[in-house]
Amino acid sequence: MFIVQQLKETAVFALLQLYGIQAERDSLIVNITPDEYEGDYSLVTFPFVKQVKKAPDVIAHELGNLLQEKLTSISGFNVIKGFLNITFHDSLWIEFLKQENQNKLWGKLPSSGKKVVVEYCGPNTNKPLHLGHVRNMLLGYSLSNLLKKGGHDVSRVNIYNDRGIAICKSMVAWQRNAKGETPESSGLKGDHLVGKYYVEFDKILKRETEVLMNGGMSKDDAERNASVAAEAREMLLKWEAGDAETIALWKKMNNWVYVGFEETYRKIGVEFEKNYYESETYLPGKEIVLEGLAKGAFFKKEDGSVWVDLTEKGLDEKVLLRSDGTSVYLTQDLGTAQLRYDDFKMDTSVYVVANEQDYHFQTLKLTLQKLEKPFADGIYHLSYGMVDLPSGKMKSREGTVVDADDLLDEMFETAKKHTLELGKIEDFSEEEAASLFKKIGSGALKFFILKVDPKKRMLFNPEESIDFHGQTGPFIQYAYARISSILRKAAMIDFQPDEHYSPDRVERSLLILLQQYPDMIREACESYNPSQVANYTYHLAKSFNKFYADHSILSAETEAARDFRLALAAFTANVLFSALEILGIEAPERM
RNA sequence: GGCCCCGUAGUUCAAUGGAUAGAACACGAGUUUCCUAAACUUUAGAUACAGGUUCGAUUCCUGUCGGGGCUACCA
Repeated sequence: MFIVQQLKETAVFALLQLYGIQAERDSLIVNITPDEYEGDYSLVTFPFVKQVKKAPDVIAHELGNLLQEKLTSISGFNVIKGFLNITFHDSLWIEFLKQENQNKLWGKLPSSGKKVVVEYCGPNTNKPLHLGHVRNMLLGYSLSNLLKKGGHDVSRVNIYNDRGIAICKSMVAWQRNAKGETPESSGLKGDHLVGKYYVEFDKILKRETEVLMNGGMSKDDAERNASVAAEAREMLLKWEAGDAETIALWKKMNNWVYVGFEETYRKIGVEFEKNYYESETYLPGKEIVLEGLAKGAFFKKEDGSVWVDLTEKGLDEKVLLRSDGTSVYLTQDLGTAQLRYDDFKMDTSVYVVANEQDYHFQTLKLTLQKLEKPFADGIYHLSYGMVDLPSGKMKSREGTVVDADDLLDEMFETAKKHTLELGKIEDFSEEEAASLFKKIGSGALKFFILKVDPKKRMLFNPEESIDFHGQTGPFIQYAYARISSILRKAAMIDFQPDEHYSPDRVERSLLILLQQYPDMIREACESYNPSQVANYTYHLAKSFNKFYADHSILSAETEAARDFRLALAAFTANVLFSALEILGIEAPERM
């Protein structure tokens, strides 16, 4: 039962009958009536003024009369300027509540038959995950849940940038200075250990550069001629040549990193169905380039390098294979895209990648279209804004990177502190308590990040800890815990909303919000935007808190009121749970 | 230089071209014999600037100013 849809359909009919206007159902503007006005939903009539040649309020009255005649569920309407405010009968709302309050699948859209693959995270293997990856992971994970809720068949995949000069730097520095240090011997997480040597490489390079510069060399020349830099380049060549010793070291260090990453994924609560590795996709990528060259989609320059010409599309010429025949970033992505299509035959590929790569993804899509690949048109780049610090962009060299593991641990600690201060869980076992701290701490972090429109840059201030009050994850979790507490106490009551109950303003707004849930899911899906889910969830929790403060539930004035409110609370809990689940936030029964 | 994105209260975020631009934090004032006060109520506070389109502009267009990104045979 989609009340708004039905209203719009009837309005389309009414417009045709009254004025002969052919309106598209989805072009009609129907909003939830603001609290200051009487009504449930408002239809905006300004857009018809021109065609009808009548005043907006006259149109509103005429429409209102006909709508009420056609739709018996409408109990009345009022008109303010061009706004037709419509009220539905109590019985419609009671019936709605009765039907859906126990429906855990409320909001789940029918199957679309579409296969979607969401690629996210995409880390380099030379250093640990940081705040940027956190935003990426939370977006990728919640978007996947959202698309599932929207009826799509979704798979999550990761792509490891496991080769190239960066990992070689860590390898060289480790060889030089680590004295065989391992995650076991050092007690460091594998990704942190490898990251430590990535930083170490920079230090060595700096020292060597200074020595050369003191000898009279320019900075650029000194950086190029430093022996440690030469070693890294040599290491890369050896890797590409398949040198056994190099490959063994590379595998060893990368494996340390993977073990470390897995731990972080578990901690933050994300998962992947399949991993791709650029070391395995760059060769298929090369083949695709050669195939394109043979088909005439690409061209070769005198020096032997291969290019794609995208100037017709307003872009540039982009290199696909260097003159020495080695591949570049784009080459690998062509290969990865092909492998992924072979694996999943998806209709849509979502790439969750920061907006600094907007240009790259335009290039990737256009290049695949030029090759007439069947999966080219289905590429969607979820381009999200970078996370900035008050000092600006995070820079690993300046040590301003916010580490993902540290951040999560801090969140858990803060949650612990707040929770213990409130003293509501003294009967919890140690495990139960620890699990709750994680739920609340990560809930706060996840909501903080996911409430922001993905497209926009966002600011994170490590000096000010993330809030647990107000517009936050714990606020929503708390609303859920309160409802759970009531429902535990009401376990013996078989509540069913009574037909004759008349919900007041506050109860009505909560019902209207609950009714809106599937529409919100559809819109959020269409715009690939989990922040809409986050903001909706906050409004729902807020709306419930208002209701909770204004009304007694268990000791309501009448049995009818009690049963209605219990059903309303249960329905709210179900939707909060479902929406939080999309965001990857756990809903605690107590907190 | 060229191309792309962004400028909303002190701060962090909202607002498919629609009603008096919403919240939260911080600041001020309140609410606990009663279902969990991580809550509720309440005061004050913002669309960078200048034009244009529109019945109506934070939203669309143009320009100015300010911030960020891309523009590698790096990934």
